Amino acid sequence: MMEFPAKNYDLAATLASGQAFRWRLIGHAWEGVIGKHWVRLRQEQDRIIAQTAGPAGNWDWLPHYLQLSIDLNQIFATFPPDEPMRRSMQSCAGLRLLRQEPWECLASFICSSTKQITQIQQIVALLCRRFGRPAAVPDGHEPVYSFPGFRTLAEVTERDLRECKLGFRAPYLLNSAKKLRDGEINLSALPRLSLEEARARLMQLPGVGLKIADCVLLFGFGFQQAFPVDVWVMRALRDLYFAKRPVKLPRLREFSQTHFGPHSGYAQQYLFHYMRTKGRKRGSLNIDTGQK
DNA sequence: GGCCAGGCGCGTA
DNA sequence: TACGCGCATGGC
Repeated sequence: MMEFPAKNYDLAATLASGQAFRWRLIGHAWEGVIGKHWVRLRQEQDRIIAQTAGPAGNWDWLPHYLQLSIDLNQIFATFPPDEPMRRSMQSCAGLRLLRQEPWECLASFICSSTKQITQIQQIVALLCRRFGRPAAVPDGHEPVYSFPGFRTLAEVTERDLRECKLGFRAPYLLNSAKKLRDGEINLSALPRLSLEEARARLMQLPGVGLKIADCVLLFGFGFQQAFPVDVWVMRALRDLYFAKRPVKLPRLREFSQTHFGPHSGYAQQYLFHYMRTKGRKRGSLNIDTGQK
């Protein structure tokens, strides 16, 4: 058990905002797996209480994953002072970008194309149950598994992956895992590259286009100006900045690169969350809480 | 029951 | 360069 100060942090919005797919709300606590650690998180005012079942080591992995030391106000100060951003920030103040393990993030988003978030959660759960390693859990808790590494997945068959509901994405994930295993792409080299170079590397992987590459760059590597544009963000830009005119995707991408400043990826996540939750009652988000 | 989902790759003009 | 289409599967 460990406590971390967490001012201006909305744990629920952060874990349920479609960045990561392994979190479930059980009662008032969020349960998930970070690396090899099963962990239960609970927020109480300005702190987050964390519990593991096995040895937690020095705990450094948790504040890093949750990005606890980020000063949100400094980031907000760089956002354009317009009405859409104001409304988005108001809808989920305290939403953070996580810092996920790059391969897990990449593999999860390869599974994400034309899938709803609940289905991505199911696919990821199946992959972990079938190919991951068991993590230490409390007595009597159902078993939980780590996310399988690319060396493990490179050895499975397309059929194995289709049984995990990957559908046409199965060969994408399999062949991406093989390319990493064979050293054709080295994820650990990406942080030293520019955004454009790192993006180009990722897009050499099958099933990874501009959108998925930007998700990985933002959620797995922390490139602050990666700006993934999916259908929700496209709607946000069209509705909020272009008066619902039928603006084409390349024009929206160009706008996103110039309008939102040095932390545009953060702005993107606020717009995404705002579009997906507005009009819904608070607490009725069976869309992405992971609740069964 | 039809539309849509945190898209991508490929063929065609 | 710019469309248009097929691809699996399941939520709503």
